[in-house]
Amino acid sequence: MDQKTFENKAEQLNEKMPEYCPITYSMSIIGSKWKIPILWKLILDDGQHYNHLKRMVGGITNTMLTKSLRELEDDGLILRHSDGTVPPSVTYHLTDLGKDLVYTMEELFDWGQKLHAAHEE
Amino acid sequence: MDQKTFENKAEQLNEKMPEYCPITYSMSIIGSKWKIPILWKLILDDGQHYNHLKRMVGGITNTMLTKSLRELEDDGLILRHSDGTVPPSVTYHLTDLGKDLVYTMEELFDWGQKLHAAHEE
DNA sequence: CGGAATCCTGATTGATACTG
DNA sequence: CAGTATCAATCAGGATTCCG
Repeated sequence: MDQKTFENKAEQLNEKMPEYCPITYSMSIIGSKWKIPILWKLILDDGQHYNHLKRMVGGITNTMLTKSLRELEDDGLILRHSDGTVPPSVTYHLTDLGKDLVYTMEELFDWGQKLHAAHEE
Repeated sequence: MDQKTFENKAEQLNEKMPEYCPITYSMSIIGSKWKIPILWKLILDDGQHYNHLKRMVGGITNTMLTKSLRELEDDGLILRHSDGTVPPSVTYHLTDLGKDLVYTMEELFDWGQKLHAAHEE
């Protein structure tokens, strides 16, 4: 990226900046330990069941999975669908807002890879 | 975003996925409380002095500013320049890797704004 | 001016056991 | 199957003080 492009982008963002910082706001929503792993698994395979999701994410406890799913639901990134059967069957689905995150993740992916390559040298 | 675009992006990213997750990796670098605020101020005005940066960020303690700056330096996002004078004069500058973050921040910005608007309803 | 050293607290996360 | 309920540990971050 040349210096001009960098400065233009910085200025563009700064002009649009509200009182709250949208960047920090995003981080507060997806920044806790398990949010990205959960959302990523839902991006790859939407509509998963609780226990399947738990196996896919790997290493997460019930406490944290439940807590994270509730927060994601409250923030409007996923929807919880339960049919009322016994034994229960619950699936989790991305909302449009949740799916939009794939753009952000793409940038985080590319930058992370670049950084990782730099750190390997 | 239509469903096709979403699925294509997901598949593209999944195919490129290494053993480590670059998304999670990025988050581990910029996810702690003060990283984004510090980097943002440097994006707006590169080459700031320690105390000026402290005032610009606002609310940060010496402990956390120093710690964050050291980590950003170790991770290759900023450079610390000190002339050897007394009293000391130290400035912090973004590296190219640090400047590249402006793309990621742009996405976090846009998504955060969208989310905030949705939460206001 | 640009920090370092120490101590301390509260929030985040984890472990374990249990349930409709 | 899809969670809840406690309790324990950890750890990031903050407060305070001091220094070359």
